[in-house]
Amino acid sequence: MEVRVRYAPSPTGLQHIGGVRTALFNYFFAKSSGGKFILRVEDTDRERYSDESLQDLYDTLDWLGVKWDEGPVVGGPYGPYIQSERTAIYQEYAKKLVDMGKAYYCYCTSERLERLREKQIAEKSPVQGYDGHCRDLTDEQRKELEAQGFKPVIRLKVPREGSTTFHDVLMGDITRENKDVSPDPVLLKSDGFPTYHLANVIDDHLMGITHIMRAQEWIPSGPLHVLLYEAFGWEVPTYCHLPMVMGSDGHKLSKRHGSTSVRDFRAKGYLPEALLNYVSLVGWSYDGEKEFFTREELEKCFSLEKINKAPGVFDYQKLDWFNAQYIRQKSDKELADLLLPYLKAAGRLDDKDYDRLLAFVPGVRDRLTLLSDIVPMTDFLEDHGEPDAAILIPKKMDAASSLSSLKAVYELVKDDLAKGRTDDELQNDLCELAQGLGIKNAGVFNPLRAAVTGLQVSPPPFSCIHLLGEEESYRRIERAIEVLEREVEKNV
RNA sequence: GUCGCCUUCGUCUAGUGGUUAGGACAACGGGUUUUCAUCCCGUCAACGCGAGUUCGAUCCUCGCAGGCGAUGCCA
Repeated sequence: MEVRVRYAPSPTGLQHIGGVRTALFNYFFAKSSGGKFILRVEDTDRERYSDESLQDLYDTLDWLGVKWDEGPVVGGPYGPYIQSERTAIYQEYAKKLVDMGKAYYCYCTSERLERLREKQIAEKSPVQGYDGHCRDLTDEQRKELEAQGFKPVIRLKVPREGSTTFHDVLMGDITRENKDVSPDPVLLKSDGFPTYHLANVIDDHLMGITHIMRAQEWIPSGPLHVLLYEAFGWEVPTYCHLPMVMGSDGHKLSKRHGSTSVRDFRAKGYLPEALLNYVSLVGWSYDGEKEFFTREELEKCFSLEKINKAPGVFDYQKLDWFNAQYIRQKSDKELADLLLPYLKAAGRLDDKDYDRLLAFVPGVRDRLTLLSDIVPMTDFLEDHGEPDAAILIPKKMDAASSLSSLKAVYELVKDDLAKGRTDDELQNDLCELAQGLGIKNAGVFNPLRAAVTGLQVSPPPFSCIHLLGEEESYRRIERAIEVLEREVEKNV
């Protein structure tokens, strides 16, 4: 039988790490077993729904390179794939359940429910939840309530005896006494929309879903869903509850732990391949040794058996490490393309500066963790005026020796660049110069760095010259030479 | 409260009835180096606790503790 799995998010907020992990595991499982990955939008909560969230869902999956075989936009044989377009289906099935005596209309107001809840908490009642007030209403009572204008919901009649068991690929059999299953949960809300439980079960059945992979927070509603499948007389799919993703304090990952939305990560300059790689490794492993995986590899080697049962803490530092690793794998051009938008946004560069950026990239590649790190690394582009003599003079050198070093360096750099020498050749020449002058390499490189950038910490000086342009660089070097000359005179 | 799930270095994890319990991130130390990084080398560091089964348990069983989750006209 063909594997059919789905990712069924609710567009009530930005896509976050936990959701993406679930999406990825579903997607990889589908691909690795030659099945189908279905996207379904569970927008039944009209209060919290937003168009922005829906767009964010599409953007996120696109960015990660995850393509759905069936779902919104692409369509498919079991559409529509957006639940708000399927309300008639849910209403029909809910009605069917009522007709079969497996569900009933409930007219309780939310005020009564609220009071009930407060009372149960105050009395520390062992049973919590709906008390079945409307479970056995007669037709007359119902008619009267309707006449009074009460809008009913439909509740599932959960058996009060017996127990329900479902099988989970990871967890094994999970059994729950029916009396402990959520008491008579609402299936159809008074606004005519289904609740998650109803819509989810109906759609998974109608769409031929074979495996339900979702976070472990859903385990408690497993028996409820099974009860629903049984009420309809449908086959129960295979369950696989995924370990949760936690923050460093052991609680469910949330904003207070740092960024959680993919949009944030993306804006900061995380690469999709890094995020995808790292996220795939929380709750899953291949052999404990290999840890670099492309999306294509995961599409082949992902397997349910290697999913971990225990919840995992999301490690921001390790994500950073992965990101740095992936940045280093980029070619000059790829990286320049990725970096340019950040520089443009910061007002540092323009499209016309692309070639200079390209020449700058090799000098910063190993220094980047996030793409956005490029901005502080180009601080030197802004001219901060005449540099202090102090930063032009390396340790264990004085103004005079720094001056002669910088002068010699200047001549050499100008000469080499005019001849079109590479950075490597330039570097060799400068090292030889240092030897000739009888000083350490720092004695030639640091005055140059300080002269060009006005800073003591910067990317390699040649890279900076490339980005700054020779004309501006030489202007700054000449200015620095003047500063040192004055300093020497002062000391005489 | 009730019900359920989980438990190997700080973190992600591998692993087995007999192993020096392996890898990665982090941390720490050293080396290379023109700053900052990178890179290289090394160090530290784990089987939650208590019984039982067994010649032998990290691994099997039971109990306990701790953690997390659910208990909504949210998903």
